[in-house]
Amino acid sequence: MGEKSLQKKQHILTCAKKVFEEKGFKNVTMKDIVEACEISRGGLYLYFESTKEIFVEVLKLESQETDNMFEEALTEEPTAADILALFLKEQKREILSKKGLTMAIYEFYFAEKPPKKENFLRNQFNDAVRVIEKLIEEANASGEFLCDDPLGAARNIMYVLEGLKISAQTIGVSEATINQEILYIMKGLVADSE
Amino acid sequence: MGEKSLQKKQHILTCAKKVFEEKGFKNVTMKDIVEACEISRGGLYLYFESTKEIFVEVLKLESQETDNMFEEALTEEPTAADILALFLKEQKREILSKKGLTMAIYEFYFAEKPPKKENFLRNQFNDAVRVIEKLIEEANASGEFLCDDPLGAARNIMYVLEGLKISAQTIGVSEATINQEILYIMKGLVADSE
Amino acid sequence: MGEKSLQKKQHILTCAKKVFEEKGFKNVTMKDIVEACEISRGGLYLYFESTKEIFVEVLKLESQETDNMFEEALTEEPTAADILALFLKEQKREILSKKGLTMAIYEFYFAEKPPKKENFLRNQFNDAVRVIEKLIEEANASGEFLCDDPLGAARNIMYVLEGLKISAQTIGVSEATINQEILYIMKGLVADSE
Amino acid sequence: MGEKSLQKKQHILTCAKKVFEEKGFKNVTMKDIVEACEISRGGLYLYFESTKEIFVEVLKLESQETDNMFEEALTEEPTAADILALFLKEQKREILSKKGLTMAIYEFYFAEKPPKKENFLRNQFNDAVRVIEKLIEEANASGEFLCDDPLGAARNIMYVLEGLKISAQTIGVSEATINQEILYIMKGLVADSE
DNA sequence: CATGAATGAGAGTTCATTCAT
DNA sequence: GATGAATGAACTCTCATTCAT
Repeated sequence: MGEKSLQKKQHILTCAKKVFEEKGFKNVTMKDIVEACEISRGGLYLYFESTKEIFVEVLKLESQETDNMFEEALTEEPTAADILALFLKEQKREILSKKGLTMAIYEFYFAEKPPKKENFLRNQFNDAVRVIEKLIEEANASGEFLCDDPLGAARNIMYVLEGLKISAQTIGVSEATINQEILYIMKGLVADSE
Repeated sequence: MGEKSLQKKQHILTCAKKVFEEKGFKNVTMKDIVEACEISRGGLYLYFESTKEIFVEVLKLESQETDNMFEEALTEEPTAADILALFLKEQKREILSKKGLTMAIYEFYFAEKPPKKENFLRNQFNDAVRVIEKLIEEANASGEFLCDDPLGAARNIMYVLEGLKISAQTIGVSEATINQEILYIMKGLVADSE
Repeated sequence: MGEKSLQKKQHILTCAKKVFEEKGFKNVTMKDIVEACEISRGGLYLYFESTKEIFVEVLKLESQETDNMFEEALTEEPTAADILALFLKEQKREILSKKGLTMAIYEFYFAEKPPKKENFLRNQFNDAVRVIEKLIEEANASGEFLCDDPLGAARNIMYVLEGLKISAQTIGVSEATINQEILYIMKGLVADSE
Repeated sequence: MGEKSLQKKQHILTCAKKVFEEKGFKNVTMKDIVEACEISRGGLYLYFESTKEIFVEVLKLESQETDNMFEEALTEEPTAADILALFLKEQKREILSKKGLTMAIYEFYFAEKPPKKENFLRNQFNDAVRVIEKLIEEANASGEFLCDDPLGAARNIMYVLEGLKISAQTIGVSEATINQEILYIMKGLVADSE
């Protein structure tokens, strides 16, 4: 598959992503993607065998982009607390955005249960926990935070974020609600129990 | 609709519930339910128009049963902390149970966005927040807890639970993980920050 | 499946048979049969799952009809030689008929290799060999024939008939050719080698 | 068309033949052949328009090879009976061989009914009849055989062989069965009826 | 009320065939 | 000549939904 093909594959993924954002995962048919890409019915099958396969590729692309975004944002030398704030802000944006892959991702994982090692979402979650733990430790060291259980706090943060994410899709959450929750979390970080 | 009809409706809902537990929401077809109920294809349409309608009824039934269960469990006079513990234990069971409506409920809310007032899940969530808030306040009063933001804590608890619930469906959570999270929460309740 | 359904099944098989006679086995699609029966696309699937299944049923029906035909023709008391002549005449008719299942049957067996025991065609062949053997023996007894290897002759007859049948489909055979072959066979039966 | 082109055509036919042996005629798609030849999709169309056209060429090639084989085997001076025996042995091999064009050939003639003059199979059949007739006459002359209807016998032999060939594809024939049939035929040749 | 046969729309998938490069 | 991406027609199969009985 040559360079041209790669471009087309990109094109398909870009269009498909929009479809997944619009309709989730399960509702999306090969036909939907064909129509979104303005290619032929058979043409799509030259590149992908199923919506599942396409979605996995979309996810990979997405995570690359997220990584890039972070790297760009962190070229200057921020404090640990700055980074955490940036992370939370980004999460807030994601939670509030109507158009996003969140729902599709959840639906995908409902339908497909990949083994733990290959579970993309799981790895992302665990990575995030580790990073947050590190950040809290650094912030503790610099005196910004005062938290005696960085790992527990990191996990708590991630589960709250997950809770907000899913709640945004089901019962709806306002920006105010998210701010409240973030504030509650931060309070727990700066002034530890004793 | 006569008594017989009501019985039949019950029967359909009972069978349908099993199907939803097994297959989620989106994967369930009218055909699936017809087969599970051992009813005629046309017969089902006499009572329900769509899987959506059936699912809403299943949900109502389910919440009644949950309420009943709570009432039974609380006939004796427990302390506020006892009640909270019972609630968390029940949540833990639900999070860990393979067969349950959790996935179906999420899928349903992905597909249907009812207006806030009619959003069943939302009301349940808010009710739970209020009850937990009350319980924390009572436990504060009795000296069991020491928490200066009962509402914030209640909300935090609920979002963590939501986070655990959805994580159980996507990335998997062990019992140990849930215990950790509950412990982390309780720690925050008994020894307040200052 | 009630009586009505059986009638419909019959109807489908009758129409399907015509299609198989027309187009053989492999060329026939479910769509072809649907159109021939003037039923709906989905309707056919209520009764049959595949062209293969339909064809097997058509074959069963066909063999019943053949049996019935023979029984009718043999109500009077014919001599063994008469019966054999009738059989050969029937075979001749079948070989010459443009519209028949012959081609479809061959194509079916090319595509499906049933285990020996369930091989319908094989059983038919072996039955025919046995019957012809019996007939020759009887005709020997009555002095009509003079054949010292009835089983060998029976097999030879059947293979020649198979050869004529397949040749009719590939290289074409005239009535004269068939007559020639039958005559050759009969000559071998009445005046034995020594 | 240059020499290179001829080579390529040869290459295609060689690969295609394997495919036809494997899958018969109807099941073979242009795609199958493209893949077997490791040629480009469009490339195949430069040489051949359809599987049908390819198959016809494969057949021509095949018959040339068969002819060559015979010539080689008959360089010494064998008796007529020897030649007939060789022919029957070769036929036996062909009937028993799992991998061969037999099925494909039949399928091809089911699908295509060439006019008599161009009917390759028909010409082959008639040639064979004539040759066998000649051989029998020679063997009669030399006293090896005693057969008063060489043409009838030749035709009978050919139809039996056809019958065995098709039976091998449908109901299965063992080597013993073929031997029996050949023996039966030979018996008819050496000791004539009277 | 209840049945289940019937309908037809629509999704998935495969390939012969074309055509720009 | 040669390539292989692209097209679109055709086929299989499944269901929501209707309707005569």
